[in-house]
Amino acid sequence: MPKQTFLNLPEQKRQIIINAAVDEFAGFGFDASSINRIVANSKISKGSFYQYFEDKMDVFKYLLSLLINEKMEFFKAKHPPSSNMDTFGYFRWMVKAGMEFNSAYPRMTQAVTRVLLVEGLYYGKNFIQYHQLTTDTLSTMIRQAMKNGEVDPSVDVELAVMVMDVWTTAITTYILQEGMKQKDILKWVRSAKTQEKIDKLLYVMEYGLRKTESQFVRQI
Amino acid sequence: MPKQTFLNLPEQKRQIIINAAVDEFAGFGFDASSINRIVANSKISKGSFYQYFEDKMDVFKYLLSLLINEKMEFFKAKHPPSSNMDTFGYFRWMVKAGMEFNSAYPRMTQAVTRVLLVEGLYYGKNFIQYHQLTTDTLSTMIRQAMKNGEVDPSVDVELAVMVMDVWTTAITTYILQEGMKQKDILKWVRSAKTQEKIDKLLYVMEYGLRKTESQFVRQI
DNA sequence: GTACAATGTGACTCGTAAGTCATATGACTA
DNA sequence: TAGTCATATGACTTACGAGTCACATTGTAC
Repeated sequence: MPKQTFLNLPEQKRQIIINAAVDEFAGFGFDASSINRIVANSKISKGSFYQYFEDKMDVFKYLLSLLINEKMEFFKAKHPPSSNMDTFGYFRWMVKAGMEFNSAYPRMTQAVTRVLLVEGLYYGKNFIQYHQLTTDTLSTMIRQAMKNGEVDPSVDVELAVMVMDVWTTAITTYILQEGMKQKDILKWVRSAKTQEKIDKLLYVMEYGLRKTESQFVRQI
Repeated sequence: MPKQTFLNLPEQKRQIIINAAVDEFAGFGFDASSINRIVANSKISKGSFYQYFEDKMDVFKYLLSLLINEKMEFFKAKHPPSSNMDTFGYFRWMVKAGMEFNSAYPRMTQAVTRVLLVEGLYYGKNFIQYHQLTTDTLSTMIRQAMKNGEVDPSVDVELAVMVMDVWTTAITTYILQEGMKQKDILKWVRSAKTQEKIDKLLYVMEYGLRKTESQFVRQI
C-alpha cells in the first residue's frame, strides 16, 4: 500500500501519478514497466516516487485495489433486471455487467488484465487469492443451479467451474481486445451486435454444461 | 535462422546449447530471458553465441521451427484410429494426439507455449501467421461439419472458430500446467482419468456448438 | 612447417534499470 | 526571526542486460 505521504498529496497530483502508472502497466505489462518512465511521465522525481511507494509491486497492488473498489461500487449500484432469473441468466447478467464496467474504465482494466491474465500473475503466488474468490463464487453458483435442476447433478463441479472460469476470461479478453480498437468502446459494447455476440458465446458454454455430462456417460 | 557456424557444430554441443535455451525460455519467458544466462549454462562464450545466432529472437524462432518439424513428423507417423469418424471425433483425436506430443516434449512445449500463448506473442505481429494457420484449419473443419449435418448451418463460423481455438488453447495450457506437476507426464496424460477429463472438456464445447445457435434463435 | 580460414574468447562499451541519500525547499510554529 | 518538519530532488551506486571486437586458438591444405 502507498505510504501516507502519497495519500496526503493533492488529488490532482495523485491522479497524474496514477494515470502514468496505469498507462505504463497497460502498455508494457508488469516486468517491462519502468519506474523511471512512470516518474518521467508524471513529472515527479525518482526520490519522490520512493517516498510514495515501496516499489513497482506496491503501485500495482494499489491500482488493483482502486479497480476492485470501483467495481464493487459499480455492482452495488446495479441490480439484476428481474428477480425470477435462473442461475445461467444471472451469470449472463453478471458477465455483461462486468463488460459494461470494463468499458467504462478501459485503460485501468487493460492494465490490470494484462498483468494478471496475460502475464499469468493471477495464477502465481501473489494474486492467487483473487482467483480463489472467483472460483469459489462460481462453485456456489453451479451447486445452486444443480439444486434448481438446471444442471445435471452428475456434472463434475470442479470441471464446470473451470469451464466457466476459462470461458469468462476468454470472452473478457476478447471483448477488451476488440473494444480497444473502437472509437467509443462503451457504445460498441452496448451495441446490439456486440451484445448478441456475447450472448452467443455464453450460450455455447451454457448448453455445453447443461447437456454434456449425461450425454457423455451414455456415449461411452 | 542460426548461422552456418552453428549448423557445423558437433551434434552434442548443439544439443547443449538448445537445451540451455529451452530451459531459459521455459523458465523466464521471452523478455526476461537472458542471453548471458544461456551462454553461462551452455558453457560457451558470449562471442560464440553471436557467431551462432543473430539475437534472442533468432534462437527462439529456431526452437519453434524445431518443434514444428518434430510435430509434423509425429502427426505424419500417426493415423486416426478409424476412418468413419465425424468431424468432432476427428477434432477430439487431433487434440488428444497433440497432448500426447506435448507430453513427449514437455520442456520444449512449455518454452514455446509460455512465449506464444501466455505472453501473447502468438497474437502479435511476429507470429500471427501461425495463428492464422490454426484458424484456417478450424474454419475448414467447421464448414465440413456443417455439410455433414453435424453442426447447425445457422452457426456463425467465425464464432465457432473462436470457440474451438480458445477452448483448445485453454485445455492445452491447463493440461501442460497440471502435467508439469506429475512425475511422469506422459503416463499421466495417458491415464484413464486424465483422458476422461479431456474428453469431458471437449464434449462441453462440442455440445455447446452443436446445440446452441438454433436454441439461441428460438429463445430470443 | 607455413599459410590461411574457421572458430572461440571475454573484456569492453553503452544503455537502462532499481533503489539510496545528502541536500534543498517551503510551510507552519513559537 | 529561528527552528522544525514534511516533502522534493537528482546525482550516485550497483547491477545487469545486449552487442562488439581485437586477439587467441584450432583445423586444414599444401
